[in-house]
Amino acid sequence: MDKLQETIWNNPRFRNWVAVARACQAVERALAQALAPLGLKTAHLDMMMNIHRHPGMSQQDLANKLLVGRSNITMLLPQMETRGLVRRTIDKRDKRVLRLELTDDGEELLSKALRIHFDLVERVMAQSTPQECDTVGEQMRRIVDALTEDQDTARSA
Amino acid sequence: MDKLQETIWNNPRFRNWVAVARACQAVERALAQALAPLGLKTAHLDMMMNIHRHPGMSQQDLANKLLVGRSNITMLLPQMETRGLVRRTIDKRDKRVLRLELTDDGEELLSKALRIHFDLVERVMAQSTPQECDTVGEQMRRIVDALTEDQDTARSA
DNA sequence: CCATCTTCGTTCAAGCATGAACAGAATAGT
DNA sequence: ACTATTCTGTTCATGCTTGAACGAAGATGG
Repeated sequence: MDKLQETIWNNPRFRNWVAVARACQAVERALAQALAPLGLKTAHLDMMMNIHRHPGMSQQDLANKLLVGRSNITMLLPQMETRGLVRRTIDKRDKRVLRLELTDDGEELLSKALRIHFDLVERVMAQSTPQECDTVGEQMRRIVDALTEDQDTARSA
Repeated sequence: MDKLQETIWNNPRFRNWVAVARACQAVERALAQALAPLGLKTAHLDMMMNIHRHPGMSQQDLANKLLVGRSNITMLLPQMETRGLVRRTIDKRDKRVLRLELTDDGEELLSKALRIHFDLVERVMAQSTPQECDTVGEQMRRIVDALTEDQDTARSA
């Protein structure tokens, strides 16, 4: 039994993935701290980034992109709407869906937040050569593809 | 202003880090689902993994390792103690600290959970060659080092 | 010995995330 | 036209996470 555990801890793939997870967590925490002065959480930034890149998307689309539940969006969006960062308008063709856009204030705040996020990522990625960095990106995209395929096949089964 | 955003989105380092974050999130979610049959959350597994590797550690040590607040440990540990997975004993030299160990049941459940975790990581890391995998691990460890250095200097300032 | 400061774990209130259950709108099949 | 099904966003109860405030135990320095 303990032999299994030793096998696992000594496995390079396992140790390396643990390192990835730890790095992610560390960066996430650093980002949360850096974003605090703007009154933003990382979840809000993720939402604004996606709305900026896909204006007019529905809340369902946003939930899928962020890999979170629909209710999560419902809980967070009204705050941002009240703050005047996001606008939600009912689609005339399909009265169920709400189309999402950033207001001008939202775009402006997003710019400031993106600058902070960008600087942090620059500092983090400066630990690697550009080539290493690209290789990592490709590996991670393959991983996401593999996992979402699994999810799809599981759903269709 | 929009020029800044385009600059950021087209920046390879930024895009690549976003991929890392997304992959982490996807794996975390997959692990949570795979662990559900055992009645474990990923947070519980992380705690058990650390207690297994560092028996006798204090709750403060555990919180530092996991990069979470001390109160988080206080909230979760009693559940696992009630379930008979963890044992907490008061240190005789310093009556403030609680020494943590896994019970036999805890070790056994950890083995099952680790097997699940291991299989998932195998599937994920199979997307990369062993060499790519090692390179990623080293990059991520450098990142963690860089960020924790920042944190330490900020604390001492 | 005593005052002060630090460290450890706990408590509490607040915010966030999740899944189940729900109402309304659209769609399909008959 | 009508029923059943599916899809959208919402509500609600539950659990996780966090930070501040706290009491107890040690360490420090006179």
